[in-house]
Amino acid sequence: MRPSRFDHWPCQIARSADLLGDPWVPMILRECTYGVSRFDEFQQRLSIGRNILSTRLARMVEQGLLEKEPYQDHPPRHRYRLTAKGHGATLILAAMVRFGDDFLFEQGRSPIVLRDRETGRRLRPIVVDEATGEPLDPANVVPAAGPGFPGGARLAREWFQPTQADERSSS
Amino acid sequence: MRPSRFDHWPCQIARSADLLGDPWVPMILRECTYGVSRFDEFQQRLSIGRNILSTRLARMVEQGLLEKEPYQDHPPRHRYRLTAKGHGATLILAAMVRFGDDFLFEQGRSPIVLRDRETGRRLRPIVVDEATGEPLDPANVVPAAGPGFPGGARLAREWFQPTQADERSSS
DNA sequence: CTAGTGAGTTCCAAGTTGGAACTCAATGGT
DNA sequence: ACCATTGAGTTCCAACTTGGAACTCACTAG
Repeated sequence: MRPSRFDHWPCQIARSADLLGDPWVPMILRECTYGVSRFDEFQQRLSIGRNILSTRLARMVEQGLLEKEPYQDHPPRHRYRLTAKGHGATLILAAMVRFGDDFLFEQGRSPIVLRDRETGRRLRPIVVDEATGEPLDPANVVPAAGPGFPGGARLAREWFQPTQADERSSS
Repeated sequence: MRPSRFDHWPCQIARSADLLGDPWVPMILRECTYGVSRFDEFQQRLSIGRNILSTRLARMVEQGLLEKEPYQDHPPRHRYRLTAKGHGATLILAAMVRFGDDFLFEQGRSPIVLRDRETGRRLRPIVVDEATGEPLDPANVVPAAGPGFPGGARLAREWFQPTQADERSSS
């Protein structure tokens, strides 16, 4: 059957995963941050099949991550550029870079670093709590029902307290 | 043909995308943070096919995101739990939550919020630069060759300066 | 002796992937 | 005028993946 879609699940993670849940999409976004914008350039740099690239770009445009902008008429040509939403998604890529630094490559052997485009200063992404500036401690962060959670409080309680309350039952 | 693998590309984004580049994987990680750990519980909460779940869990164990731990012998039973690496990956989920807040749901209508497990305080994830604490401005962040970039400086320069230097050519 | 639970495996039709070849339109030599 | 090239795709097809349903196996509870 067709792969499941997640774009209507009431969950930011599900919907983001629906957008980025194909490895080519982060790759294309990465290329965009370098300034790549033309079909053949994507195709050659990523060694992606032209048909695959074609469907991916179309989907990303439809989803609002990229926009397709003509830059010349007579041989009709266009470029693909990041939208604000697409730029927003690159922060997820930044989190991936950090994850890679921490868990996928040896200390100091990362192939890529992030830099400030203007000053060239190295940037080390880290996910913190906006209010306190404290780094999030993954083991201590739990999703909970938010204002847009469908179905009311009882459902929320059921959903977020799986049958096994075997670990922490207080409160 | 089989989907391309990215787990040997010299790039943190590519390798992370290889791990998370299937929407089920973020979903399973999300469930783990709620405390879900048993096969059937994943299966029912996500409505994922048992065969798919089976292969995903096995792959995630192999990749070191989860560990499979027996918790009883006689009917042999086990649970799946996040490893340190798995917990690290949840920071990417936190970035997805933020992206969803900013671009996928109306202000104040997000289905999910993150909370401190102990205090219950709401946490708003944001990606900042570790050194300055300044939020990353996506439009101003560019990937560049890092210490582990293969192939030396000339290759790096070629790679990170696509043919079109049409936008910013200084420095 | 029957029903139920946990944890999978097997089966299969329908859908997706990716490499190669093909199209089309316009421009650049020669 | 003719041929090659570039940009941007489409078309084709065999191999592989997905997911729903049914099946297995090992115990436990009634």
